[in-house]
Amino acid sequence: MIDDRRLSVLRAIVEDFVATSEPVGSKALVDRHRLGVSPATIRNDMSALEEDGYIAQPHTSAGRVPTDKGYRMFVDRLSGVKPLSTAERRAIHSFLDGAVDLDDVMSATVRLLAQLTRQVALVQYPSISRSRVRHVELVGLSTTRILLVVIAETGRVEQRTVDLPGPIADVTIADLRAKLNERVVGIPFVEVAEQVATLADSLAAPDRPAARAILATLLETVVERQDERIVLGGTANLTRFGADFPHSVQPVLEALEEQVVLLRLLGETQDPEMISVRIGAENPVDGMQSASVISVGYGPKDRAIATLGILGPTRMDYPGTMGAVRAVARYVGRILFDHDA
Amino acid sequence: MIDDRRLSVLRAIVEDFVATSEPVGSKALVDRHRLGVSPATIRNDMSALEEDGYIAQPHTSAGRVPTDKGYRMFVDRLSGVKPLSTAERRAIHSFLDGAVDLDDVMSATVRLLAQLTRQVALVQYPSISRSRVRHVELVGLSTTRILLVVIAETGRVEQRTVDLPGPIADVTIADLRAKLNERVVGIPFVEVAEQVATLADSLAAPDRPAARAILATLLETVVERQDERIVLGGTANLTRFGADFPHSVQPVLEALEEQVVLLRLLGETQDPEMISVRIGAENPVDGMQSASVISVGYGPKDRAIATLGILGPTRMDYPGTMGAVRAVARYVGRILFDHDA
DNA sequence: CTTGGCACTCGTTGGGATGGAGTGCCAGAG
DNA sequence: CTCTGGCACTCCATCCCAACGAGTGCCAAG
Repeated sequence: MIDDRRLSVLRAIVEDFVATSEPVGSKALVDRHRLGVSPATIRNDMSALEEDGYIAQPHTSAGRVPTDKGYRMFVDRLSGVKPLSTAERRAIHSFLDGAVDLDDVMSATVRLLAQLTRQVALVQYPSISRSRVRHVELVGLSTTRILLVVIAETGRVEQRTVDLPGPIADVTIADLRAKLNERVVGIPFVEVAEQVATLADSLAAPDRPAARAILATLLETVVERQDERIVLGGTANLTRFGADFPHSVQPVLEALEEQVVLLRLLGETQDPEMISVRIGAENPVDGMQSASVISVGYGPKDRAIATLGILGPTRMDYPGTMGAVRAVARYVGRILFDHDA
Repeated sequence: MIDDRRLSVLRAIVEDFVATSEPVGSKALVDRHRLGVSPATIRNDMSALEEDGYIAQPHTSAGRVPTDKGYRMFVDRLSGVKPLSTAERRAIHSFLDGAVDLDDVMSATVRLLAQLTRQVALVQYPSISRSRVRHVELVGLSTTRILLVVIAETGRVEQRTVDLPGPIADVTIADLRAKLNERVVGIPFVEVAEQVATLADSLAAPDRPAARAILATLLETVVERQDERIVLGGTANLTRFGADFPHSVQPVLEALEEQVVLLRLLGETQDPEMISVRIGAENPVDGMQSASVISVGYGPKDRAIATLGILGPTRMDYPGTMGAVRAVARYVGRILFDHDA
């Protein structure tokens, strides 16, 4: 049905259009690529490709432009993932090696991704619910208020104040802290609930309501709460592609300000070996018809506990960008876990 | 030298230009404002205002546009600070009252400011060095590694891992933690150094090197380190003003990605009663010649421990925006301190 | 000091005309 | 059956030019 040369033509069209941002015509194609046939032949192929929905022309008597379907075919069957240059590898190291804590790593990563891909970078903080407990701390602020600090193996810290139903003694706090840590340190957060279910009962009866309040807040912090946090960088890069967004970049920028949208764009956290590419209308967000998102999970070894990626116009350098995203994800995973654990 | 009517004319020019974004001519002025004189008279005044550098014309035979100096005069002498509408006050409450921790407050504030002013919002985290210690926590990760967690009265948490020169016992950690908190809780961070200077000596000799390493990291975290953190929001608003930035908004957006630039833009933290307005070239940052920054300090009572503000085109609604910035700063100060302390 | 009149400047807008890139189709060659 | 060169056609982009109009500066008179 769709033969080899046609696929080559499609690849050439995508490459040229990505490079020049102008609709590509049959003559320009044979000039820039050694296709070994005449423009007229190419025209027939283009006609067929258009018939099948891989390319389109903005108007009669203009060159062709890839459609979402065309890009999809390109990333699925026509291009690999381009490995990074040594300069780019060096950049990754120099950006990330100086980071002293999780916030540092996250913000360095987002800057790095933005600079490497020249697109908008999205980096999700390591999800708490997918990682393990490093430590839980209770700090008495007053007799009826406690500050609860939860530290994950990734170095992520969440804290919340708890208003107690009644006063609590310092020794009780210390006792609770000790028992709590004994049970939960090193276990995945998802198992915290079952581990602490009976904890309050092990205390003296008068202290149980306070303990229950604290434990309830702990579970809230870990599970129910947004837990998800995404940092964004390189939005300035979007403006370079103004022409690629028919309705201007403003609605896109606006959408990117909403955490919910960012979460939807990054999608479900998946296998670090799989690079997810969402092209144009494949994105589950309105107003992103001219944008593509490339994302990949990261974490210790091959377990993914969060996602990072980039967003750019559908007209982007997929092979190169995919390579950069994957390389950064791998390195961040190593920095956060292997190195530090 | 510069009489009353001329000032009225300047005010009218600024108001009209801000509203319409088009150079304003003498006829349009007398139509829209009841100045009681003829266009010809206005022309003479405009001529004088131009002579003095308050306004300029983009080209011969166009209307006048305020210069930086004109805006400066406008905010200094011609306009007050517009109080908020009740709807806006309600918005402040509904945005901020749900926040459960410092991160929540900061991100809600930045969204609120962006929405209220329809400009780019900048919010600096409460500076550690300007606030007080709530608690210091030490968590043993291994025999030679410790996680140091510093909690400020504002709820801000910083954490750092410390590599020790040699192994340390849990009881020593507990001892150090107790002594440390006894000395520093409740005091301003700037005084921490002197308070802990002799602390290591109070321990058994073998533990002193480890204690010194921990204390050194503590001081680093509190003082030397960036300490400063700024969140940014509403960048999409910049694109609405594309026409106000002669060289497009891209360099501006790029500049806003650098923390250092944001710090310079917000400037020294100042008295919460003073609203700082930096117009065009007054900004100490290259590429911001067409932008103005309105900022104000916030904190407990009238002590400022951080700054927040907005950035927009010089052609902005100064009175309204100043009102919004001040109102938000006051409310954030109250949320973080009065309410919670 | 203010005002109406007036000539002048100059950017903006709209209408054609032109050029060129690109296409589709077709007939002929391999 | 596929490829190729030729050819007519379409339509966007560009340029040019004229008309328009908003706005100015200047001046003489009130």
